[in-house]
Amino acid sequence: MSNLENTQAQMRKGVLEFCILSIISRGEAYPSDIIAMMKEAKLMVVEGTLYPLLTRLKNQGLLSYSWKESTGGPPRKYYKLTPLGEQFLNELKSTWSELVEAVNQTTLKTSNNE
Amino acid sequence: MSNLENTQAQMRKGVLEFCILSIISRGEAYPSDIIAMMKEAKLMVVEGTLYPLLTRLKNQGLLSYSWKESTGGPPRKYYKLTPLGEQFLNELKSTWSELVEAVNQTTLKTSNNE
DNA sequence: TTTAGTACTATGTCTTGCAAGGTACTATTC
DNA sequence: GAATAGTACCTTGCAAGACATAGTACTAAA
Repeated sequence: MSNLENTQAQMRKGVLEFCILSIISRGEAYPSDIIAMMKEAKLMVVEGTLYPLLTRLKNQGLLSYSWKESTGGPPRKYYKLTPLGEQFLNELKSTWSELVEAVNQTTLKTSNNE
Repeated sequence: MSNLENTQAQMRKGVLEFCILSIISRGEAYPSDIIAMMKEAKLMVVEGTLYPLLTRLKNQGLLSYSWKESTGGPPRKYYKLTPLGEQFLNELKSTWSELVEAVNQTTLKTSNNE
């Protein structure tokens, strides 16, 4: 993996959890849904990343799930946010705004140090 | 460390390299300069993170440095971007714009999946 | 009863942020 | 000129997490 791809991947990682929580907040979703929506937003995520992440969020009490039958194939785990998860997501929204602000400050600011 | 703090830290990590390169692109800087400017932008970074990071970027050919005397205290390593580093930074700027776009797509989009 | 498709799970590796501890240089104070 | 304080740079070890890979289980069709 090149330096560039690596650094780009780092950036994506940082917002992964936030984006996944955001997607689930739009309505119950199961992993394949989430992968598809993330892909649509140009934020690739793979099974090996997503499943452990969902389990972690569930263990933190931010998500809950319920099994639902599917038409053909095994049943699916549909995830939704808990009240705690909603609150958590709101805080992340603020954090994201502040981060964008902070990054802009480092990138846009003209030189004033000499 | 709480879940929230942890996730917030994750977000910051993702843009660390980008911000540090941006700061250096504004003019030569040595580590304590960088720490101060990052702090000003609300992006805390500590020595144990910064030194290895700068060394890594230097080894990738994105940064170069020159020693300069200081008035009192040991000499300082002033870093600046190489031509390759400039190019790299430009690519990261695009990546950042696309990421902001992508995150907005997951957070702002209204539910359309039911 | 195979084969294919879908869905969930587990394991190992690699990168990287960060805490903690260390070295070296300069200036000041006694 | 020895001791102390301040500044700057460097290294080591640990922990978290993304991701590749491989595996299990359920359903439906051939």
